[in-house]
Amino acid sequence: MTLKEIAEMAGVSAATVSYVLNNTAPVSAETREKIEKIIKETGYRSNILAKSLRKNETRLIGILVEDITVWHTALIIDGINEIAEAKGYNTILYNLRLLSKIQSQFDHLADFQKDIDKAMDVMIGMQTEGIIYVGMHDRKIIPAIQEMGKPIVYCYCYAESENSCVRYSNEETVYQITKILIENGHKNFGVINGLEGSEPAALRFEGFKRALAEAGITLNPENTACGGWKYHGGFEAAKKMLQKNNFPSAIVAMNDEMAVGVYDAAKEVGLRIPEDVSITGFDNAEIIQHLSPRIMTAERPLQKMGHSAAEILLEHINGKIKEARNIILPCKIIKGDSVSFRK
Amino acid sequence: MTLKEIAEMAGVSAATVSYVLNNTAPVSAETREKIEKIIKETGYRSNILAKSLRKNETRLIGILVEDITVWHTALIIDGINEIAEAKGYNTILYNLRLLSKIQSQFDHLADFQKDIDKAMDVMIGMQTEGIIYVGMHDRKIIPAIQEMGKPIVYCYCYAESENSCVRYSNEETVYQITKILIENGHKNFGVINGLEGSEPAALRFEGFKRALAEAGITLNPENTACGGWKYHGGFEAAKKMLQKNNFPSAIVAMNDEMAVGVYDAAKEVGLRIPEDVSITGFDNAEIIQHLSPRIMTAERPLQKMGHSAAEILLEHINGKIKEARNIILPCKIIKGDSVSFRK
DNA sequence: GTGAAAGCGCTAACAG
DNA sequence: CTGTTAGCGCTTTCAC
Repeated sequence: MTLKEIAEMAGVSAATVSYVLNNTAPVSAETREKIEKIIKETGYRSNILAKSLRKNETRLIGILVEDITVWHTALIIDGINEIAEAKGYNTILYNLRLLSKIQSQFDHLADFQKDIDKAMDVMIGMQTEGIIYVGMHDRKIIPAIQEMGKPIVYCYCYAESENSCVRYSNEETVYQITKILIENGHKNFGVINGLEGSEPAALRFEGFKRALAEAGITLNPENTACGGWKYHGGFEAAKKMLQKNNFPSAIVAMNDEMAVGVYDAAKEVGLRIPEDVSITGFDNAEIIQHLSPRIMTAERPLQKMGHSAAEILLEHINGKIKEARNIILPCKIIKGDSVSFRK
Repeated sequence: MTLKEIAEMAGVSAATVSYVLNNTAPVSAETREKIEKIIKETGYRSNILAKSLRKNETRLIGILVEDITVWHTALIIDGINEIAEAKGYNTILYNLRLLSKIQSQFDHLADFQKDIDKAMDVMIGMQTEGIIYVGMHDRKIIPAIQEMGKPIVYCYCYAESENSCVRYSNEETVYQITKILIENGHKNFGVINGLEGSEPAALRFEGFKRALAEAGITLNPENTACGGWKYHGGFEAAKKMLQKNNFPSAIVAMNDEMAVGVYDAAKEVGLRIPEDVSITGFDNAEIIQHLSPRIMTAERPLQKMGHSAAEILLEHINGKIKEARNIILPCKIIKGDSVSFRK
């Protein structure tokens, strides 16, 4: 069913049907009703491809995600969708599926570039008015996306300085958590870092050190360990720390998965949480939802990052902003019951 | 940059450029090279909108999801993407965002219909060749999607009998789990059901009863409870059962969240898992990844459901199958260490 | 108020 | 091997 056919059925010209459809010229009530009736009866829906082609405007934004199965991706997409829907934009999703490909393929880089090219064929070919790139890790993206004359916003990662990006605060969040521990009288700290070489791990550790430095507290090097983001890393590291006589009164784990390991280590060593040892995490992950006592952790503003990315992209598209924005959104601290007051 | 411009730069006709681009007619090596060089230099990408319009073929399939933030949705999308990518189809995602809307709005049905209509405007308007509808619960969808002359496949839900659908096996899976318990000598069962009125809950319970009936085991009505899919439901129900003198030797929880509640109840009552009581779950959810001992559970074949839905849709599109398919995929039983041998 | 006509970027006969 | 031409479904001057 095409606009032309509707016009024929109504005995009017295609132009008139278009006027009715888009309210783009005055039409007599009589013809309008006749046309609207036919449209309803036939279930006609205008061909967006043709319309976009003709108008040279698609109101389409592309969402290019590295891997949709990584937990945060879906929430960011949801946030983007919310803004796009509100502003009358449609979205097209391209899922690079990096996770499964990295596992199964050998020469990552060449294949990655090939996939990006394919994605860009679709994104540009579909005439998207801009692109949001959602990373699977928070890191610097190699500039695999060549310039395309259309705005691009990076989310949960960043790239060249000319591109806007939206991230969450690692440093400040751990700084705040650590400060809360200090305010509760803790002086003897243990810390379990994330994977070596990971940027968020480094940033989170920075925040931790800043809070300690500000309070003039020194860290016993024996009480700092790398848990590699994993449960067992947290478990083993905490066990070592907690078996000592002067075990730390508070252990800051840089994510929840490691923090659960710390919980189990404390139980195994026979220490109570939070009476004997206070524990904090990061992420507000599914895994801690029924941990007892509830752990102090931080929730990443994932949906909000989607909102922000979409809003900035639309402002770029509409020419409201020209220069790149670098947005760092705060996390929400969740207090829990895993921190005790000392002295 | 358009095909016509490329043609002008190369001093040939638009047709020739099209021939090169699509390998649709023999072109002399000389002109081909010249054109390819210009394409590479200019970074030209063909306008998919124009191409699709002209060819009356989009190779686009629509993915209509009720809510992308519901855990299983992303994995199903990923599965669909994998097949689509392999077969040279692009996908467009429409996220109804039902979850947040149901929470914040009053008259669900009217708004739901409005949203579906909007989604169909996009899906049909973009000339998708077929649609996969991904539910947020496994249930019968009210037929809000009017016929559109294009194939539609339901995934993680079902609709009218004329439509294909892809689901996973609830009944058979719990039957198998229960049978394993019976084979391990268990006779005194406790069961914690999901939400009342939920279809998967009913089906899972059916499977449980079938295994018991087959073995001639009767269920003590005191040992059957509804946990409403939630941790606390599982916890409270299990506590009651386990405090009795003749407490069940095995508790079948119909999902993992409730099973974690059962774990905690057993600990509180002072029973060991699996020596005193065996426990099973369902879903292989994130929440149980570090439970000790590892729980026997079942993993839903989410990515495979995506594969299957995409494959069936493409067969419908290509006319290979005409009648509706009703696919029930098996779950994978994960043995764990939460079941002991009795007698 | 309404219609005729041109054209968005591309492909596909058909000629040559 | 290459070009001419028509047209996919729609919008938009510009007339009337």
